[in-house]
Amino acid sequence: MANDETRIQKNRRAQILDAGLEVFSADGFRGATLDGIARAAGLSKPNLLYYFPSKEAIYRELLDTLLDTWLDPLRALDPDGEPLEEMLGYVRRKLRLSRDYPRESRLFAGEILRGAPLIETVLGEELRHLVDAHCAVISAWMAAGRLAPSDPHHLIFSIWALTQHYADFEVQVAAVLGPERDRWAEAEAHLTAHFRRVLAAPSV
Amino acid sequence: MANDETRIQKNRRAQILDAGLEVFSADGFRGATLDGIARAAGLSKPNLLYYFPSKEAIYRELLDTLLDTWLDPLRALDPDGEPLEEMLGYVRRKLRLSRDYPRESRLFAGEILRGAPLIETVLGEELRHLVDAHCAVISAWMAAGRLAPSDPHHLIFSIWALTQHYADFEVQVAAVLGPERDRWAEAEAHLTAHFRRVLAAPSV
DNA sequence: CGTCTCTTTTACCAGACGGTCAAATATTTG
DNA sequence: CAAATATTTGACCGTCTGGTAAAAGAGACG
Repeated sequence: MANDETRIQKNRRAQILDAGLEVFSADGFRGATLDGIARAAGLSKPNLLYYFPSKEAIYRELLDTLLDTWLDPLRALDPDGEPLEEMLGYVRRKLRLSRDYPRESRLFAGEILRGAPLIETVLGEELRHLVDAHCAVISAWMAAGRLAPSDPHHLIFSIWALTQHYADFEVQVAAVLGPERDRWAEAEAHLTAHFRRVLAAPSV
Repeated sequence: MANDETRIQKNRRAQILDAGLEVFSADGFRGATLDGIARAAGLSKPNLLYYFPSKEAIYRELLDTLLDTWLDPLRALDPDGEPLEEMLGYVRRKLRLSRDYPRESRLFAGEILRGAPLIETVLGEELRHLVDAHCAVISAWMAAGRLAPSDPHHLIFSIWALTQHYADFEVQVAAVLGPERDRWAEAEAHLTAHFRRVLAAPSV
């Protein structure tokens, strides 16, 4: 029932969300304009507002769906796996997320930079609980001597910071490395070796 | 001659730059308004424009002075010092810069996030040469077996990413850690241990 | 005191921006 | 086909914003 219409609407909405992601990630919420998003989506501004009630509504929907996919790599941590490989796998998945979805990464970074006015509660509730849960797993691994001991929270921060850096600060990385080098391949090799050294249990 | 007037002007200009830093770092260039900066500076908007020709002029001056102080810790690397302590000292200086000047850190991060439209050339020239020079020093240390071998460029990226993360993503760090924990003290301890493990040469 | 310069304010402008409205045009449905 | 509905558009509005013009203070100096 009314499925054809729904499909048309879904297409348009997806089209608008993609345009919004493009513009919001490049210019930030305040820097982005409805005209710019409409142009990127190939629609007129009033037409765009026929599908979304406001500029903020587009932004909010982008943020909401983003948060889910953004935390997937962390959720994929397997408490029953081999600790070192699990952690290195997490690093690799997170880095590839930055490589394949740099717009999402920058959108998120911009929101946090501005003080996360729209997702403060999400950070303090959902994110915090999720991180705490996985920190418990990591702590257990460390206590069992299967990972080098350190503060699990700050360990996770270091993974976030290092992987997102390559997306969020891409122009800086590119400027310093020059155009010839393969940033992402080098990053994956470097981060793998880096975290292997940080995480590997001292003995055995 | 005319030094009194100059002193008054310098005070006003400093006042405006501080207000600009406050507002620009919180809202980004496009999000900041002249009225907001004027209010933060305790001046009227036309009075503000008596000292600076435009909004962009304030932003540019902030960026220029920022870049200098931001690279000071790197310049302080001593090629004749003890490698591990030199690198750990760099990490500590950089982290304290993030702690003591979070507004500057966020201003810079925002500019890079938006593609660094105003400082692209600086990144590709000055910054790149400075980094290359210090990478040569680090490479020499590694070749001499005094530091664990890795890619010096990515090693520097990792220091930047980890230290700036605590300033640029402060709301996220605070939300995850909760209000009681001393973020900065923990960060310094964690990063010191972290990089000691990454950098320490394997044998003796 | 009067003049000259430096500083500050009041009033204002032109353009951009988020959003609305009513009419026009497709599209579906009976 | 016609009626009903969904979609698109052009014209428009109030507000915000960067910036300007001109005149009113405020000291400095003779």
